[in-house]
Amino acid sequence: MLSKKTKYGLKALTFLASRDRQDPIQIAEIAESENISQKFLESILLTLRRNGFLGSKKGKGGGYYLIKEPKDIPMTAVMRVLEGPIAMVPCVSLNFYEKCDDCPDEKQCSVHDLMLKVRDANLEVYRNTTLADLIPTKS
Amino acid sequence: MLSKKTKYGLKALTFLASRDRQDPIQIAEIAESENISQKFLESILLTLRRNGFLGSKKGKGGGYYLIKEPKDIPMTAVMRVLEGPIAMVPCVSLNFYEKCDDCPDEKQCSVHDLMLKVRDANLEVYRNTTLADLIPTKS
DNA sequence: GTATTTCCTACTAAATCTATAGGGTAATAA
DNA sequence: TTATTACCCTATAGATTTAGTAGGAAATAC
Repeated sequence: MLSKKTKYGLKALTFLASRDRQDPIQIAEIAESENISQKFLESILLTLRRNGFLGSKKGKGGGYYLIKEPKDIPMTAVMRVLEGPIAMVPCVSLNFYEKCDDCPDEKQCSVHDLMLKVRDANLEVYRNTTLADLIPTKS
Repeated sequence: MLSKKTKYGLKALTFLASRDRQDPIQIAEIAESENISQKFLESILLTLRRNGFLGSKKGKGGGYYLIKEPKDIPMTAVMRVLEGPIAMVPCVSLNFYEKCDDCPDEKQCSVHDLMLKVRDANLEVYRNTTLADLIPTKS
């Protein structure tokens, strides 16, 4: 399952990306528009800022804004920050590799092979999708 | 993350499939060979039997055995039973569809589109993989 | 200086996961 | 008949994750 955190984070990023002008947007505005608990969204935006996706400005007229162009933000990066590893088991993770403690030999592990295929399929999608692709067409 | 339940279930199925003869195998033997808690495995095998993957025989010489040929058991079926829906959000699930309560219009939802792509990529893998493909080559 | 808004830490309530423990029942082989 | 083994149920419990909530500090615009 996709966590709410990831879902809300994606929605917030898309909301910011769909803006023409890139002046700061308040948390409250995003929260209301996307039906997200404001406090929860606050923590999500914070991690997005800490990970280099967003900039922020305090005080009146402050808020959050995108640092990069939407087309330069691949989903691989976003998903790893919000949802964690893309692989479903640590033993096939590119960025978070870890040996399974119940597996004597992962080359002989049937689950390993299957999950490798799944990881690659997911990576393919995330690598070929940027934030720009998430912006819904106005119609 | 892949649950242990699914992981163990896949390992048990592969273990049974890799046997030449299809006489019943005891829970204890599978558990020991695959490093799985016996009681936990018991419940997993039970759900696999209830869902038509395994047959069982009680009493001495009893145990579990595959009902179908490994090549006739697609991963889509196994994953749905063990892990649940393949989709990461209910609103793109084929078999477990449900509307998101925070989404006014899912056609305009950026997450929806992305998760649709992810679901399709995963389905592609699971549909083209059967239990027979999981059996490790002896080498 | 005041109002606004982000920043940051800590806390919590509920759910889920991964078992463990223990019981008894039913079928089967020898 | 006896031993074996699956079947089926309940209860418990620790760990982790999820989805928030609360409240104050710090920066900024005016």
